[in-house]
Amino acid sequence: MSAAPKKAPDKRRMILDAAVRVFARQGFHHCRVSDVADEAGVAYGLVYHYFDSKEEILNTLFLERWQIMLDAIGEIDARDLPSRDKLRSVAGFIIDSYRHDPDLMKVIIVEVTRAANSFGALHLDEIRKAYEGIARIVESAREEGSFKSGIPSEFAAMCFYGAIEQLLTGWIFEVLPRTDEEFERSKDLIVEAICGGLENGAADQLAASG
Amino acid sequence: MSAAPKKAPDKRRMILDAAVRVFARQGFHHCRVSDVADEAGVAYGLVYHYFDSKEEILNTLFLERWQIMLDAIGEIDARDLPSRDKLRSVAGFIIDSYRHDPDLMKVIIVEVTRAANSFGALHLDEIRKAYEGIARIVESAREEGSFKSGIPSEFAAMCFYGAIEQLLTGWIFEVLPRTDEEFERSKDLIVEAICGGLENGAADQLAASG
DNA sequence: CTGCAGATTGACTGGTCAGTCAATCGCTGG
DNA sequence: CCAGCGATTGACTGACCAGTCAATCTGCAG
Repeated sequence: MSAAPKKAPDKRRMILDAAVRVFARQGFHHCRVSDVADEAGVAYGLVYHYFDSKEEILNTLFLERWQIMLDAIGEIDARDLPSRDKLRSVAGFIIDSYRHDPDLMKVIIVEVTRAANSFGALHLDEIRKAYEGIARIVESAREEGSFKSGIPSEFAAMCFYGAIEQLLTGWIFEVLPRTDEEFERSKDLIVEAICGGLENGAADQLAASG
Repeated sequence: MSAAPKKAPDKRRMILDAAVRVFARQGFHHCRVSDVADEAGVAYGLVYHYFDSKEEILNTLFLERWQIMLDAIGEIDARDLPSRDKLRSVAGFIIDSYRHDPDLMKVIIVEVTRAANSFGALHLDEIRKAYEGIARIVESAREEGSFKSGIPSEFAAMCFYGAIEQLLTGWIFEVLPRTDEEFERSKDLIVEAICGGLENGAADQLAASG
């Protein structure tokens, strides 16, 4: 599927980078291939020299970035850390990914992850791998007894991932403030909310009412 | 905007019901207006007699159902119940909505809620109202001291809603089993996971390791 | 200098559909 | 029985755009 030719990897990259900007700005369905070509400063036809279809551009962007995230999750799981810290690292990685390249993350979340129906099963499998990576972290926490045994690890992973995706979605659609403080604070809040729960323990509850 | 005429409300309803089935099966973007007309057993042009555009059909379906959910959340909040039970009722209502009419919920989640970019700000406001309803439940729990004060209620609501949406998404795309037992079990699990947290308290932890 | 191969160009084609509209239907009240 | 009006029909139009392709360019190897 359109392997990168020996020379001139520049133009291919320029097209991908332009596509990120255009997809983020106009949405995948509401932009023309010519918009991407114009943004890249390249002739229309060249896009089809490097990619088989508009959709392949999106697939490429998604797979490239998603693999980085899957690798990061695996690497974090391999560290010798308490489970809560591992989850905090995963949340931190994803949030930093958004902070570092909001357009790319917007495209991945909005056009792929949250639009899984449009592109069918191809991406569902990839997305599931992220669940599984998180579930593996939860699973070892359950085995060592620090996490509840009553909540299946796949279910827990789903809650964790769902909360993060919702958070990113809030930033993407500007219903949540996007400041460095918020990004940092959210890393802790999400872990505290999901791992620690919303409820007070009995002791805290007394303290709060006293 | 195309108010229902005095007589013959049947056909209008038939078109809406057909649209649910077609949108769920083929996706909003990948179906033709003629598909909806055919499914409804109605001439193409009649669709435009009752609706201004394809998109208005989707808007109508969404707003109709979303309002029911907003009302339910408000009604649940007004009950005299512990906060956890209120959240359990909200989760139960949403999950039962899916169980009762999976096609409609699929359309709402996949084509509207998870595709907020395509349709712009109109629906973002409606979606935010659901957050706010949930946040109000959390807020009173914080005030009475049963929920942590360190997690803002809007943030908590986002986690809760995100987890539920992820759960529905799993059912919609058939990555999670759809049985009555699973539906019931999930109502409890989601509340236990989000309110109680994934971590064991110290006592449970001892019990688990012993 | 020549010729090949891959890079680059952009005009063009083919197919798709949302939305329009003029014609017909069928009820209802006079 | 007729006139009038909303309901209903479906052929048609206009716009849009993904993807094709033949022509041109560029750089390098022989």
